[in-house]
Amino acid sequence: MTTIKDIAELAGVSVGTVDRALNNRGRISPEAKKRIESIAAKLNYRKNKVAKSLANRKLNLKIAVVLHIHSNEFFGEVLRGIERARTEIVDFGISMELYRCKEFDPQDQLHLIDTAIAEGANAVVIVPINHPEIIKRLHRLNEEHIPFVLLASVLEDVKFFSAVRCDYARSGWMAGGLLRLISGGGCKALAFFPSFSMLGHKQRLESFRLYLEKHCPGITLENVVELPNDGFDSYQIVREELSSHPHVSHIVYNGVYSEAGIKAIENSGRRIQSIFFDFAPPTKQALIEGKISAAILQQPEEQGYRAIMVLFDYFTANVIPPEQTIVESYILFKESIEALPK
Amino acid sequence: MTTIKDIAELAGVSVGTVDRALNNRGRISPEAKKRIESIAAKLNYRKNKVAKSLANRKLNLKIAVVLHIHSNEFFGEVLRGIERARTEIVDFGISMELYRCKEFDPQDQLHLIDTAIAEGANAVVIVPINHPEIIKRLHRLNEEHIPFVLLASVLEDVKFFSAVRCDYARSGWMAGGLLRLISGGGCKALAFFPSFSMLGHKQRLESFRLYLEKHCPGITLENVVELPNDGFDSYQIVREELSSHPHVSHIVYNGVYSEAGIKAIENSGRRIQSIFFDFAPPTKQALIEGKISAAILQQPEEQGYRAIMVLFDYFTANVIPPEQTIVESYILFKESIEALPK
DNA sequence: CTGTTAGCGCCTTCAG
DNA sequence: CTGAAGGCGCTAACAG
Repeated sequence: MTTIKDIAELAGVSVGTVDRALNNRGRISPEAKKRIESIAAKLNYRKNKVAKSLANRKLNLKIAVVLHIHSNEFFGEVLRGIERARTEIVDFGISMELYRCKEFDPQDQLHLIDTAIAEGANAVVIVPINHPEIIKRLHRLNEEHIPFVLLASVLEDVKFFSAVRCDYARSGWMAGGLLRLISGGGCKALAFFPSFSMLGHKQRLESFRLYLEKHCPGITLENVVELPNDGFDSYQIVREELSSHPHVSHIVYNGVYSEAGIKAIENSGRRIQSIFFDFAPPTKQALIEGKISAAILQQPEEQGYRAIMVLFDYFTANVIPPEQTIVESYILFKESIEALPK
Repeated sequence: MTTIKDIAELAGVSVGTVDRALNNRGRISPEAKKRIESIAAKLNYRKNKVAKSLANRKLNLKIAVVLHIHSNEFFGEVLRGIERARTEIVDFGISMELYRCKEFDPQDQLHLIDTAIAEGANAVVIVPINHPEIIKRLHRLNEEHIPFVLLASVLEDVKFFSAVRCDYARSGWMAGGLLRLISGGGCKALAFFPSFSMLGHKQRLESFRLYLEKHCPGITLENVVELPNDGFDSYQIVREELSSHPHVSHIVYNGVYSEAGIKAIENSGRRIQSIFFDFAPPTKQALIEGKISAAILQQPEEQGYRAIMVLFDYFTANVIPPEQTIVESYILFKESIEALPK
C-alpha cells in the first residue's frame, strides 16, 4: 500500500507538498502538482480513510438529520437505521444531530434547517416537506455549499447531493402484480394511500393503476382514497369505504397507521384479502395470523442507514455518491415469517 | 468521547498503564487495574476503532477465504460480497487472501487450509466440505486459536467462531408457500435439489416437504431429485423426470445450474409453472420473460460480505459476533424486476 | 510556493 | 510493575 510518504520520497518533496498536490489546496507550483499526481497515479495511490479520519477529528464534522414529522411507524424504522449509522461513524470523529419536525409544518422545518446550520452542521440529511419555502431554503443550502441528502422522498427542481429512497413506481407495480396473483386476476378492490403531498406516494399510485389497466381487465378498482394523518380517522374511512362498496373483496392499504387498516378490515366482518405496505409490528402480527395476505417492504432501516453513510463516505474518503441510491422493495407473506414447526 | 489519555489523567497514571489495564496484558498491579477499569466504566469509555486500526497496521492482519469449489453462479455472487468487503478493510490494514478449491475435494481443501495458515492467516472464512478430515482440521484450528467463520453452510459438531448463512428451513418453507399460492393448492409437482452433502440443502428439502404435508393436501410431490454437479447432466435429468411424470404442472428447482432447469422446462414444450432458487442472470431473464413464476433469493453477496465483516469487527473493535448471522431470504416475481413502462 | 512539525487515539517497545 | 516515546497515515498550522 503506498502512502504520501512514499510519494514524497520519490518526488523528492515533503509530505506537505504531496498533500497539497493531491487535495487541490492551492499554494503549489503547477509542475510539482503534475509530477506528484503522475507518481500517485502510477503507484495507484489511494488515500487511507482511517488515517484521514483520525486527522479529521479536529474538524468536528457534524451531520444534521431533519425530519418532516416527529416520527411514525415507518420513520421509527428509518431512525433505527440512522442510529445504527451513528454508532459506526463516531469513531471517525463525525457526530450526528437529530431535528424532528411538527407534523408536516414547513415553517417549523425551515426553522430546524436554520438551527442545524447555526449549530454548525457540515451536511444535512432531510425528509423535505414539498413546499416553496423549503425548496428555496434548499437552494440556499446549495449556495452555502452545505451538501444535503434527500431521504425517503422525491423532490423536483432541486439539485441535491444525493438521494436515498425506494422505487415508488416499482412498489406500486409490485402491488398490482401481487393483487393479480392473490385474486386470480378477478375482483373488486379498494386502495388506500397516504398523503399525496409526498410525491412518491403519487408515483406509486400511478404505477399501481397502470399495472391494473395493462394487465388486469378483470380487476375493478372501485375507489382510491387518500388517508388523513390520523389513525382513528383512517380507521373510520376504511370502514365507511367497505360499507359503501359491499362487493369489494380485496384491498391495497398503504397507510402510516397500519393498525387502522387491519382493524377496519377485521371489524367489517367480511372476508377480505389485503396487501399492506411496510412492516410495523401490527402488520407482522396480522400477516402471521393470516389476516392480511402479503406485505411490501421498503427497507426503511436501510434507507436511514444509507443516507448517513453517503455523507460518511464523502467525509472520510471524498466519495461522490451516485445521484440516487435506490433501496429494493420486497415481498413478505405468511410463510416468510411465521414460526417454523419443531 | 473519552480517551485513554483522559482516563490516565484521572487515574494519575500513564496511558501505557491504562492500555495494559484495559486490554488484560498483565504486568500491572491488581489495584491499579481495578481502579482504571472502574474509571473507564464510569466514563463509558469505548476504544476508538479508527485509532486502534491505525496502530494495528503493524500487525499485518490477514483473513483467508477458503472455498469448497472454484466458483459457480451462487458463489460468484458470494465472492462479489467478499471483494466488496476487501475494499472496505484495506484501509484498516487488514488484507484478504482467496483460496479456491477443486470441486468438493476434501484433500484439496485440507491442503488449502494448511497453506493459508502457513502463509500467515490470522483468521479463516470457510465453506467447509462435510468430511471427517475437514472437521478434524477445523478442530485443530480451534486449538491453534485461529478463529474461523462458516460461510453459507451448516456443519455439526464443530465449535466455530461464527456462521453466516441463510435460514435453509425457512426458504424451504417459503417455497412450499409459494407453490401453494401459484398452484391454487392443487397440482402434481417435482422438486430438484443440489447435493445433499451440504447439510443446508437437506434441511431445506425437509422443511419444504413438511409444509406440503401440513398445508397442501392437494399437492402431490411426485418425485424429489438430487441434481449432479454438472449442467448438462442436470438438464438431462429434468427432461427425463418431466417425461416420466406427464401430469406434473409445477416444479421447484434449486440447482446450481439454473439454465439447465430453465431450458429443460422450456424444451419439454409443456406449460409448467416453476419456482427457482437464487438469481443468476438466466433466472432473471426467465423471470422477466415469464418462463418461471418466482425466485427465492438468499442474498449471496450479502453473505460473503458479512462473513468478512464479522472478522473485521473482531479485529478492529474486539466485537464477539453472534454465533449465527442469518441473512434473510426473499421472493422475487416478474413484477419485481421487469422494466417499468414509460 | 515548500518544508517541518505537532497532533488525531492507540499500541508496542524500551527503560527504569 | 510503570512511564516515556515513537509510530501508524494524513492534515493543518506555522515558518521559511
